[in-house]
Amino acid sequence: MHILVHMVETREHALTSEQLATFIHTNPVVVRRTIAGLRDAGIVTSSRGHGGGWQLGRAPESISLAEISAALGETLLPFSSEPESPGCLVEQAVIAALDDFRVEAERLLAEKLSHITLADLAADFRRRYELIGVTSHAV
Amino acid sequence: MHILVHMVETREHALTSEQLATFIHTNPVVVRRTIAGLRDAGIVTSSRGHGGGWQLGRAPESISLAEISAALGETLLPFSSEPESPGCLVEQAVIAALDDFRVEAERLLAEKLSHITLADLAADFRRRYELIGVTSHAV
DNA sequence: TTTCATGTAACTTAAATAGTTACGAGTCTT
DNA sequence: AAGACTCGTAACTATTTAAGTTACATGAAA
Repeated sequence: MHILVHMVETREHALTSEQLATFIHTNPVVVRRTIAGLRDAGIVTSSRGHGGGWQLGRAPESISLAEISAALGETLLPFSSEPESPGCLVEQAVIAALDDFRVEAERLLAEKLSHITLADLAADFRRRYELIGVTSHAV
Repeated sequence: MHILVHMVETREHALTSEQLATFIHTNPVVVRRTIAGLRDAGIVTSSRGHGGGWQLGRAPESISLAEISAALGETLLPFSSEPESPGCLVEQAVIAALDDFRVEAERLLAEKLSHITLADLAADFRRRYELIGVTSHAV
C-alpha cells in the first residue's frame, strides 16, 4: 500500500524497483517479487530499460483494496482449516462450523475492502500533507 | 477447538496432555503450552497428579469463540501496521486509513465470534455423530 | 513412598519469509 | 552499434518464527 500511494503521487513518471525499495527499506528484488502479482492483475505496469520502472496501470479510483489483496494472494483471515486427524468426527464438526464462520467473515471483509480505493488512501495522504503544511506555517 | 470439543464430550473426567496431544497428533508439552492461556482465562482447569489432567472450567454454553480466541492471544486479522519509515507522510496516511478498517473489522469479527459458543460446536458434533450412526444402520 | 501429571525452562529442529547475488532479456540514449 | 539502465527470475543464504523435544521440579493421589 505504501508503495502504491507513492505511485499515485508520482503518476507522471515511472518509479524504479530501487526507488520503491528505498521507501520501504528493503531490496529491489523483493519489491519486484512482491508486486509481480499487481502487474499480472493490471493494477500496475512495468517497463524495462532506460526510464523504465513501475506505474499505476489505471485510475486509482478504480483500484480497490479488495482487488489489491486478491492480486497479492493475501488471505483475509489468519487461519485455514486443514484436517489433522482425517476421520475424527469431532474435528470434522469443528472444521465445518468454523468454515461457515470463515466464509461469511471473508465475504464481509472483502465487501468492506472493495469500498476503499487507492484514491481514497491518496486523498487521505493529501489531506494530511496539507494539514502539516498549515501547521508548519502557523508555527 | 478440536481439543475443547473433546473436553465437552468427556466432561465427567479429566483428559491428560498426552491424550489431548494424541487427538491432534502433537506433543504433550506443546498442548500444555498452547492451552495455558485457556487455563489463565478460566476456560479450562488443570490438575496434577494421579487422575489429573484437563477439564472445562465452566459450562460450554458460556464459552464463546471470541473469548477462546482472546485467551489464546490470537489475532483476528493477519496483518498489523507498524511503521517502517517513521516520518514518511505517505506511510502515516496508509497506516491511519488501514487502521480504521482494521479496528472495525476486528470489532465485527469479534462480534460474530462472540455469538458462537463451545456448546454450539459440540451440538454440531452430536448432530453429525447421530447422522452417521443412522446412515451406518441404513447401510 | 511410589506413581502419575502438570509447569516451565532450555534446547533442537523445521518451516516460512526475507534478503542477496547473478545474469538474461528488453529498451532507451548517444 | 554500443553502452547504460531496468525488469524478470532462478538459485542461494540468512533470518525469524513456530513446533517439537528433553529434562526436571512441583504437586497430588494411591
